[in-house]
Amino acid sequence: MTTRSPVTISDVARHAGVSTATVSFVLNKTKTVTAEVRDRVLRSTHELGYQPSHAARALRTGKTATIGLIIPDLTNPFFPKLAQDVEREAAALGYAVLLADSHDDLERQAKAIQNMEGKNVDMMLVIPALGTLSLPATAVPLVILDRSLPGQNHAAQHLSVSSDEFSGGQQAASHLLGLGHTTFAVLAGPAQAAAASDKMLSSGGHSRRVQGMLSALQSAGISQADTVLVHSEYTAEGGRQATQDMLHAGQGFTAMLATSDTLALGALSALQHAGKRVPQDVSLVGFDDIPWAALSFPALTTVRQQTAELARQAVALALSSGPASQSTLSSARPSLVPTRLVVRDSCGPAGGTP
Amino acid sequence: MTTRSPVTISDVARHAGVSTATVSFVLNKTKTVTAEVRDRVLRSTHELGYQPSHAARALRTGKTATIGLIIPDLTNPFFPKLAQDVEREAAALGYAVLLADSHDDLERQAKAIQNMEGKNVDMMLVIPALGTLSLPATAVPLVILDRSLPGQNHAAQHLSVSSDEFSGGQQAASHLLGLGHTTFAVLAGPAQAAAASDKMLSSGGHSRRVQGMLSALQSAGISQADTVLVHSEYTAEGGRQATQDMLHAGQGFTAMLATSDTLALGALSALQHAGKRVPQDVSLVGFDDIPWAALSFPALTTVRQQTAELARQAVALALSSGPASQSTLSSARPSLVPTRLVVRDSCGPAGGTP
DNA sequence: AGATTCTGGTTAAGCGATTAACCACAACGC
DNA sequence: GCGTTGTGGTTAATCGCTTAACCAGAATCT
Repeated sequence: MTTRSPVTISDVARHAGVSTATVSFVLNKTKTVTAEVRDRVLRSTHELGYQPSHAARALRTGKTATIGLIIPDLTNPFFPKLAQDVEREAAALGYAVLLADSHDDLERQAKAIQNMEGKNVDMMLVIPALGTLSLPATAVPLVILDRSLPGQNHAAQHLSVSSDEFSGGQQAASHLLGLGHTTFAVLAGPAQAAAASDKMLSSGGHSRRVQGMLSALQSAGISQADTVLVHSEYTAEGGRQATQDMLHAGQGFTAMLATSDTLALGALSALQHAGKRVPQDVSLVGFDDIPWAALSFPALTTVRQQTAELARQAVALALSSGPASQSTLSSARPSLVPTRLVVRDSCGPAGGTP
Repeated sequence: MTTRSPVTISDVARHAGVSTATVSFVLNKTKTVTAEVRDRVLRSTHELGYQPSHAARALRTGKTATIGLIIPDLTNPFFPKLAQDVEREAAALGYAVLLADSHDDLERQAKAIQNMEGKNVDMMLVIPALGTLSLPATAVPLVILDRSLPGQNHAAQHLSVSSDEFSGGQQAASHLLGLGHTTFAVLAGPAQAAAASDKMLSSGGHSRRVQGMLSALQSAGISQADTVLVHSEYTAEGGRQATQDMLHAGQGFTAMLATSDTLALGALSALQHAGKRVPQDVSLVGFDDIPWAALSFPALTTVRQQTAELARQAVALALSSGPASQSTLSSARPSLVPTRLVVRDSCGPAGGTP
């Protein structure tokens, strides 16, 4: 029936015997109109298969009902989950999602941001590429999602929402401590970018997740000598490699803390190839709770990030923060979403069952 | 420096002492201009931090430099991979990607298509939701990606590009046959939508992947009685459940063919929980070659889909198919991208090593 | 030399919506 | 009866570009 849509608002107006202004009013409910006229307009709308021109509307109003989402790597299974939740949330609110993958590359990320701002998105959600020190000021609200920027705490340029990673790290470590473990390996992911923000220095350059883990270990009186910490790429392959290296180096530990599930699953693979039994010989906990975590063998105990909640808060925050000055915004402090430990089968008591 | 961009083309024109038309000409290289003037314009452009208004341009030209991508489920790890490749390809050509997740729901899918057409995307790539019988005619080129529609062959309404799934299925089966296996289980994914297109009937209602597999088995003289076929959701959990059921039912088989890696990995989990060794007790081959396939234990032998090539062809096809009538297009036949068997560790000779 | 074509620019007409300003007419207050 | 206030609608300006139409002056042709 309706093949294309070269039908404009004035076609509708003519067909309904009113002015274009009236049509606009009824379509946007922006001014009262008699029921009789409204019906006539709506009927014409349907009969002609009218579809408002997005471009025209955008030009006139400056709004596009589109939100930009920049993701570091769609191949890392945590992000599609988050992207899905963002998209669902956005769709529910009538927004479309413009997606870019920065491939964890700063240049691509910068280009994507500029590109999206050029396309007039109403707001942007960006999960910063690794090594991002700061993001440019933008005309539209920009909220930093999931990953936090170094030194962001006392000089928040942008809004941000992420999981409470410090406490998540604590949860993971506490669980293993509770099982009686005393020797640990920490798979820390990539070493942070070289930049030495004061915040970074005071934390020894560790991510909040690692900080949380180490903090818990320290509180439990675990000596530094009894925990080995290695860096690697944020991929399963990286985790596998790093774990393999540790095993070959003859490191002794009965519990592993990984800062992501991908790392943990890589580690799992390495352990199994090396003949180690999980959890009998070594216990393992991950971070994120990606879909696969539940399906590995053994199923992975991990710290769940509530992606749906992250998504919800992120778009709500961006939405509420009008085009007005964001810096003026009182609640410029990062929102933290709690994490939750999900216990499955990859952890056992220290000194397992032979 | 450049905070926002309320700077329009006429600001630039004024600053450079020329008309807006001239500015437009140099920016789009659409008419020759003296070098001297061009430089002046470009300099003004930079000094003022001018950024063309996407909305205005879109309104005027009808093009948006945006491509719509509709995906059935970002949680299925094959799709993010494909999405990533599409995005990369699009970005390289100067296009942005508008993403929607249909959640394998026909209604959402329809809404997304309409929405995107309303937003004036220049073309759409859609991976149809399960159960899609046909897609609406659109004003813009629409290419069906990865999954094919039933009965599409002799009445192609839309362009399409997908892997050569039939031959991929053959590859998988042949590999196992070559190892001497004679009893098979086929994890077939969800049963196709009820609709009985002629094509479907003649194929026994099986997907092309399954058709390929069965065809190879039949050619090898494997009796129907020696192969069991089950349906399940297209998820790891579905695969796990289905496999568990088969084992409990006491089905005898030494080789499993899964129509996706997620299914295969689910099956792997079920096998391991049941105490079966892979590949000694049962051999397993997947389909897709998702990133995880290489990292399971044992690493999964699988049929690789060349997502980058799929993405490349899809956008090229959509791009080449002008707004001109698509049906007129001579090459309306689906493009098939070859698959490749990737041999890893999940298959062994029949009658394995005890 | 006069007619014709190039060349490098300008003017102005839209693209399809939104919305401020205006207006006719009815109802209302006193 | 006459300002005032409401109600429901129209007129026209505008958003920021692109591009057809036009034009002056220089070059080329015959």
